[in-house]
Amino acid sequence: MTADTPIRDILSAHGLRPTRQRLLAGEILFDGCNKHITAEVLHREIMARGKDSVSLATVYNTLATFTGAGLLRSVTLDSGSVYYDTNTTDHHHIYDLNTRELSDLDASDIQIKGMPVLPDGKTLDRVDLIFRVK
Amino acid sequence: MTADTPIRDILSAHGLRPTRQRLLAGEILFDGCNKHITAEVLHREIMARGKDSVSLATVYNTLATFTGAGLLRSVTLDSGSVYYDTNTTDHHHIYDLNTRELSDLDASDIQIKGMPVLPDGKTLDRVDLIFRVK
DNA sequence: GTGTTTGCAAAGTGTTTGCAATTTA
DNA sequence: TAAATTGCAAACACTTTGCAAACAC
Repeated sequence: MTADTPIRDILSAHGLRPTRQRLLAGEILFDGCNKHITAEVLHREIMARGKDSVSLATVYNTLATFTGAGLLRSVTLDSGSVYYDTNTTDHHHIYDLNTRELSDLDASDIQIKGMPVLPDGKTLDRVDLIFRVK
Repeated sequence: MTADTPIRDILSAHGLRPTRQRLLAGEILFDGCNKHITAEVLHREIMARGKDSVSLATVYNTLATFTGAGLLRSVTLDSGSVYYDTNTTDHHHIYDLNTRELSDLDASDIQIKGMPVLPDGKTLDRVDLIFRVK
């Protein structure tokens, strides 16, 4: 899945039907640039294109669907709203408390030494490392 | 400030007036055991004591005040609700996605190697490291 | 056709706020 | 008695949901 893979193909590769709404969202999300976006902002960007309208509820549902399919990764910060990260590879984040901007940090730059002993029968889902700056 | 420091003294040491509501909240929060508690749960525990009632809004305000004073540290997870951690020393967390239970991880057990280059003029507020298990 | 997805509006969840009454120093 | 704090209810921000209509296969 490279930067110029048609959205249609990305969707079908993940078993998702290429609805008008998902194609519009996909065009913005998977344009080759990593982004951290909230439902509100994605909705605004879709509307700003002026092509067609997509309801906010559908944007929420679409983001959840994409995340479930492994196309996005969600990051929750203090602010209350969820950010969706188009970079699903192993990496960390820097969060600016003042601007509320979230940026990627390559996983190879930072190493976590020592894994905790997980509770019995539990498996690691993922590790979140966030550097909060202000 | 040891485990059996009167709550009254903890409050005054941080410039906080010892109101009935803060004393009640403090008795539960600062009993010597580290805890991760939400506003709802703290409110329920205060009410369960049957001594006196404290409004939920005041519990929210009190938790925010305590956090501002450095008595608590807040941790936000996917669930949407904020956890308040009575352990304000440097440490990390394990979060169980199934039970929604948050536990401490001693900072000495895990080391983060390599600090990111912070954006110009920005200072590090804190580092959050959460191991998500399920 | 059949099951999936959408849009709307309504409900839900967790949190904050305005303001009068109360309490603390 | 002046300033801080509380409680209530209402407002708030973000998200999910129920259900009929529209759509994809």
